[in-house]
Amino acid sequence: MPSPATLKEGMLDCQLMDAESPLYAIVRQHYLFAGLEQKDFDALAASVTSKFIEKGEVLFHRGDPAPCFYFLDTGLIELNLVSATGEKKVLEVVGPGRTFAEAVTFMQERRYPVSAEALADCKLCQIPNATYYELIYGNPDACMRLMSDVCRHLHARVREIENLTVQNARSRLASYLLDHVVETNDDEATVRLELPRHVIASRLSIKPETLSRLLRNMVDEGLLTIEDRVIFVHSLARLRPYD
Amino acid sequence: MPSPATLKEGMLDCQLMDAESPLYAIVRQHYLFAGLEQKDFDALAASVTSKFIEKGEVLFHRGDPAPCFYFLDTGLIELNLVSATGEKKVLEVVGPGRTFAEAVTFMQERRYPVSAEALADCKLCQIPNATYYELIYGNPDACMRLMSDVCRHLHARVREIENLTVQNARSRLASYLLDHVVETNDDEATVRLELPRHVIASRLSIKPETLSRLLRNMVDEGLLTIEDRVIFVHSLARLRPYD
DNA sequence: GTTGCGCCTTGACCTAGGTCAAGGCTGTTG
DNA sequence: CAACAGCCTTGACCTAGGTCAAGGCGCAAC
Repeated sequence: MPSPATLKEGMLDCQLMDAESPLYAIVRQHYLFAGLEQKDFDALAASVTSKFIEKGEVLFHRGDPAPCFYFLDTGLIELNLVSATGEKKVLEVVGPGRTFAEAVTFMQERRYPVSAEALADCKLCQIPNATYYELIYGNPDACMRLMSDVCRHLHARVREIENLTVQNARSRLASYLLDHVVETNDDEATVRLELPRHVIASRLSIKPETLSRLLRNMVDEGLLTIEDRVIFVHSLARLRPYD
Repeated sequence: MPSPATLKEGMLDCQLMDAESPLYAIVRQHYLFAGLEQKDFDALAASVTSKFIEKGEVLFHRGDPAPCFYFLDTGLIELNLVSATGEKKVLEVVGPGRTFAEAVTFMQERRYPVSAEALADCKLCQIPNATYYELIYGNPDACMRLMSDVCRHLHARVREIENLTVQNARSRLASYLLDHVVETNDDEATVRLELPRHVIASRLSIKPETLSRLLRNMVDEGLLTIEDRVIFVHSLARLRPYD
């Protein structure tokens, strides 16, 4: 059993992923691994290590050498960009059951192109790039899955650029709300904000003050009602035009 | 010989790419095809068609079904996004010898995520996605090349998002100038603008008026001298901090 | 309890960059 | 050559969204 001190510093890199572990089954099902032969997956599992980090810790900085990519078991990871002047832009927030930084495996220089920070205490699996590369090399199905995964990311980035350039802040917020609907009922809907407001603001490339004001405008217009982190949309039809 | 009318409407889709054609050798060398076996490449070449389009014509619109991707032999292609309100954003300008839209091959829905418009008369090769997919499926080297190609694109998009969010217009212009230096001499450099100003403006996500003003500011500050499409940078050191 | 700290909101003000309108220059068409 | 169309520049003005500063609220530590 690791000491709490070790845990606290996020240095715990213990080997995990034997076939007994519940994690084994979870990772096995992930689409990036589902295409692997059993023996290949077992070879990979043998070199996977787990890692715990606490809320607020940085998992890696952009530009760091990238020996592995990650599977997030529990917690929340923010992928962000930080400018020279300290300006931060949240690119994406990754939740449990998802992988991230897998594209790094194929970059000329194996360095992380973004930084990753824990928004909550996290349990992760570290998957060595080199091992993964070896295994999918020669496995066409796995290759094609990965390819479509990376292309999906690419497409998401193109859409992000579109949002940033041809939409304004209000439209971006409307899109965000529509993307986070948890329940619809005819023209009404409930949205649950799973992230602190300032993270959402950065995700939308606006300042927290602006987010606050935009939400208030929408409330004033009768479009929304807000109760802490839950937002009731009174008319999807009126919100959608901005999307 | 096709009639001029046929050419004008960009409908000429003749089969090309026999081993005699000079194009054959050019395409063969492209890194996306260099990894293919000779017989595979020949199979691909047999299904490649060529296409001519005139300046101003749209090759495809975003959302169109995407049966093929392209190799640009001569001319210039602009990849752009257009909003519902007609706002246009130039994502990238592709020159001769490059492919584009290859990532579409692996997208769930095979549709173009951007539009493509000719900035000059163009000669293109159309490469059928399905055929290409078949050939690289089972060719690990080709797969890995393509993978790194797509990852490079992904990285470029991330950098674009960074420019748009953490840099201002002046910095983006400075970066653009530094990226287009054709000749350096110590701390001085010559930049050649290969594109019309309004295209550059859109590429930088600013209005032509703003581009004009920013350039004038830089001239007023003694940073640059402008002679039509050629720009002399008097101090790279003073320009670089913005990058 | 109270002190302090994150986080969010609000108001007052500012500014980068957009909009609108008016030329100017160049190249093409008849 | 005149007329026109694109493209670029310039000036005057406007506005979306940022900045700064002042609280308010909830909650953990003492």
